Amino acid sequence: MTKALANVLEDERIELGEITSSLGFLLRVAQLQAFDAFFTTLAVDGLKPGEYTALWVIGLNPGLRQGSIARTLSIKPAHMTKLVQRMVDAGYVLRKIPENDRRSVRLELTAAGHDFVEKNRGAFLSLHGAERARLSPAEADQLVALLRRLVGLEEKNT
Amino acid sequence: MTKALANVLEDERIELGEITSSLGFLLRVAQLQAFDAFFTTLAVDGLKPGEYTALWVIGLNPGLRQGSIARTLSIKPAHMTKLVQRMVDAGYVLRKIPENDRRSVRLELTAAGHDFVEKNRGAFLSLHGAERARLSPAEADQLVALLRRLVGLEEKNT
DNA sequence: TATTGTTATACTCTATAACTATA
DNA sequence: TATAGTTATAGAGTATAACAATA
Repeated sequence: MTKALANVLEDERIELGEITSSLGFLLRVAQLQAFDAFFTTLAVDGLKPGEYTALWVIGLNPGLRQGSIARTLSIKPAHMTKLVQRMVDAGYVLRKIPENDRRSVRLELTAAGHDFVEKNRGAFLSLHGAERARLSPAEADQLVALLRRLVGLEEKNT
Repeated sequence: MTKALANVLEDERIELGEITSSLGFLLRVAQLQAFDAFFTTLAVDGLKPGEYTALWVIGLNPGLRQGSIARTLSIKPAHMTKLVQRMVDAGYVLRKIPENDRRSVRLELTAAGHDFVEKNRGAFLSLHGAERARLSPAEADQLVALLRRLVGLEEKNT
């Protein structure tokens, strides 16, 4: 106990210097915390952030090619194949091979897939609440806006 | 070519909906981009973000216990062992077993380790430049400040 | 008994290339 | 030839538990 306390105290005295102003470092720490929050809140259904996001995007874009979704979410083709297999096995996703290009795979949600997305929608989006505990609502909105710009999701400041 | 172009066009039309306001999603995308920038800029020396950060912290806190550094950087003990082995093999880090507690390992940089950190310091920190291309300097500072607060590195707004 | 770090195992995500089937 | 997706393999990072040495 005393030793454990000593560790914590030592940890707190660790000097980090300028890396605490490094965007890369801050993004990593923030993402680790966000993932923790995700699993704490949603582990119930055994879904992973990337899987839930994929289902979400398939739901919004039914019939889209597997590769398009993979590129948009920065998922590598090899990984995407396995992810889709899991979603198909879970009964959430349907694979359709179009006649005009039988190399490609088009994805859509099953009824169960839609239910799943809908059921977890609130929890997934309300991660905001947990994640933003240390920020005021206005600051949180500002952070989201800045990240969207940083990432290229918005071309110009409105 | 025509097909490849078609893919890009299709990708751009993908609807993402409310996840683009999800902090978790934005943080993941931002971090992927930051890592890309890191490897584009620094791949020269074959260093990885986590390894460079560890060297940096060891340099600022010579003699610190391996476990303390691992906890501070959210590196799991098993992984930390391998990371330290690589750094020792590379000649950047020295392991010292203190007499008063021979279970623990205290780390410090070798001269080569210091040189390495110093040599890549600018490139590592100036990642900012590449990462922040889409933001003005003021906005970038604001983003860093908000992330620091989000992450708990700053208790109160100054 | 508890703690520090190591080893071993397994699983996820990533990286890469070889492969198939289409086009 | 090029493309879409798959398979196979290897690596990094993580999670977990069992372990040795020390306290």
